[in-house]
Amino acid sequence: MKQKDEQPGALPEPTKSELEILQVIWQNGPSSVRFVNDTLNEQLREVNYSSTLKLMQIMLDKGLLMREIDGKNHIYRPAEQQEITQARVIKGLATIAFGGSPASLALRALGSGDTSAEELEQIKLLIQQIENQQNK
Amino acid sequence: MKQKDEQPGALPEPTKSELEILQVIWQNGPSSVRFVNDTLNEQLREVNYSSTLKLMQIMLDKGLLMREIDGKNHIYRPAEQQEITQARVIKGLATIAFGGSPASLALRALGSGDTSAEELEQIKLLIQQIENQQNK
DNA sequence: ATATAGGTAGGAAAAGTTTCGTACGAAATG
DNA sequence: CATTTCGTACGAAACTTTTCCTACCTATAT
Repeated sequence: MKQKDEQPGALPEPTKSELEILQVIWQNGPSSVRFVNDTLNEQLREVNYSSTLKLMQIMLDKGLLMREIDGKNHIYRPAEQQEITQARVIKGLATIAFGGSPASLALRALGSGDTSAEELEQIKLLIQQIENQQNK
Repeated sequence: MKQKDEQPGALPEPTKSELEILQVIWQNGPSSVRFVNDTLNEQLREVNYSSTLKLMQIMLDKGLLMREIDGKNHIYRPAEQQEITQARVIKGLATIAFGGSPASLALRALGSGDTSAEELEQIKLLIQQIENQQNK
């Protein structure tokens, strides 16, 4: 029987609301709470300022974000590279819903959405790279 | 500002524990609670029988599962095709963490895991199909 | 018939996540 | 210098998700 225990140093998997916040920061670079909140309201859904603030403080606490003081504002940035966090989230989802296989997750993602020609090119390129790695 | 309101007929997005249960049923076909619980304990993590039972009853309630009575056991099956559910989950994740693009999610999924040669072939095939669609 | 094993049902507690009211401080405005 | 504005801090409430206890039913074995 397998157990679920994360290793000590690792950051936790962000919750959904936390991912929304990270997404804004990934897209726009280090940001103030005000900016994150405004962006969420424009792009995703209605959220109260103090909810966003609270969440970002929690994320700071968890180690998902870091911040620096700029005058009276605080500027937050991810503690970890976007790619790393995204990979961890994908791995988690693959584990619980795709038989542990990120590849079959990818397959479904491609099959379900409308994927543009450029995106297809990018993916073909990546596949090339992986194949080169494997044939070494 | 965008709002989050699901359309009336649609099923809700399964929670994490619910996905674990669906995964077992997807992999093994319609199953009893006992079987699902045993499989979870073997393959994923320790769960109490009555927790699994409760969750499956909730899922029945939400419309995620259907069941039929077989003697004293109840046999549960998904109310919806695996592909549909998975696509909905992916769309949700793409929205909150991949700028709304399932393709960039796919890209990350491929880049992060160890993808086998066969899986790459499958994906290349799918890409072919999509490209054919687009060039029509 | 009684005990035991194995199943469902359901309530309630526990844990996790999200929302928001309120206090308070500092800067800008009148 | 008083007032308004805009920021952080933080506790508590609300909501969601997960866990588990207990009751109860039925088939099986002693």
